[in-house]
Amino acid sequence: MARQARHSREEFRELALDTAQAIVAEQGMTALTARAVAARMGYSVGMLYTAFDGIEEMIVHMHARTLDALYDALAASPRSGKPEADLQALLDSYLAFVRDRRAAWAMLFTDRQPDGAPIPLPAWYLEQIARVFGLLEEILAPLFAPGEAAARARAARLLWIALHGVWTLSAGERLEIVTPESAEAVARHMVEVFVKGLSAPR
Amino acid sequence: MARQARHSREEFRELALDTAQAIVAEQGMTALTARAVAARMGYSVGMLYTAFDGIEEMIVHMHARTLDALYDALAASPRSGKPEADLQALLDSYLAFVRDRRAAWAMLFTDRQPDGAPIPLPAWYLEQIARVFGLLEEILAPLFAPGEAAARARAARLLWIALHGVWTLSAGERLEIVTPESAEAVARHMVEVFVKGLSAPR
DNA sequence: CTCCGTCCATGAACGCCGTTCAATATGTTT
DNA sequence: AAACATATTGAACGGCGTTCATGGACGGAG
Repeated sequence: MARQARHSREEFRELALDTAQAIVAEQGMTALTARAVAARMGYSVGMLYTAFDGIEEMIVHMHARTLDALYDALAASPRSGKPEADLQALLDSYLAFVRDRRAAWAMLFTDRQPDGAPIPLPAWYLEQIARVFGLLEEILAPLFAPGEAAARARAARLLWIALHGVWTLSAGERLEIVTPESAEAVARHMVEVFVKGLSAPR
Repeated sequence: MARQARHSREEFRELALDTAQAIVAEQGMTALTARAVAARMGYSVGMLYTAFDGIEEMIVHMHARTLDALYDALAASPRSGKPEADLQALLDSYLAFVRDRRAAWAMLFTDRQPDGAPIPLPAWYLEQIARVFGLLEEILAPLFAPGEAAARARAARLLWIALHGVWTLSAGERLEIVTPESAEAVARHMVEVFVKGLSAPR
């Protein structure tokens, strides 16, 4: 009844995401343009718009892949039950992940359109993020009484935000403005102070 | 010997910065374009390139203005000598500042060109940042013995980095992904945990 | 008062970008 | 073979930062 597609819609999307990731890994995120992706895929630019609502939507799906890989890397981190040790191990996993996929990871936190009408993030995306926090919460659990789930969740998020400060400065090559220490050292120090702060009597 | 300029080079730069700030305050940072600034100034776009090396250089000078105003706001914050109280007061000043100049402040942490050849920040700009750290160090001083200047400096930077995590997420409108709390609440919580962590016995 | 040299100022042009959509190519069905 | 349906194209649009040949207005010389 009609012409046959070279790739199904789903195949096309996956191919586009593969291609986009390759471009980002090789040439950085500023090289990621609709035309570049299309050309490398061997399609015309117009096709991208039949598979995605726009470049922003495509990027959200790239983020999804990054978050999936991040979750897997973090979940594989060893556990001893001691918060301080487990946090440091988690940190090592995180740092290794960031080192390997620096550009993709940096994209997660780099807005292309910081203004205007911000695309509402899909529920499944928020779910992925929550899952990563879950790991942190588990590790922090021994520091809290069973009834303190809310405080635990709050602490996990707070620590994550603090570490996010390290990551962003490091990614933007601005950390050296603030401190001569390495991102790793700062992150470890951050966890130390945090665990002490959370363990302190109230 | 030659035609008279409507504005001196320095006047022109100041006028451009005023205009750029007005645009950002009224329409957000995505509305800040060379053409928009030139049109609103009553000049053509080409003139901007006689006064600035490019839009990025102009933005660094906008940052400088923001940092100056920030320093003034923070320096005026009241002091009691008690670190926790003074930090919270400093935070309140910071938060008030951010509320008033949200768009300009968000620009500080929003890279336009996160890749490519990152413009080396001028020394005077780094100096402005260091000055803000100085304020934090002063406030943290009571938590440290006189001989612990290095630890104090390290702690000040660590706290600043942690708060930077809050700022950047908030600026990118991503904080709500992490937590339902306001940036203000998170920042306060951050300071609390930090002061406890720094005060804890070693 | 005229003319000229100087320099301010312009804005079209370039090569990008994201996005759209009429036109076309190519396969399937009749 | 003809008709059809749709996958795919790529020129076009408006906007971006940036450049630079051109024009025009002023100060001074004759």
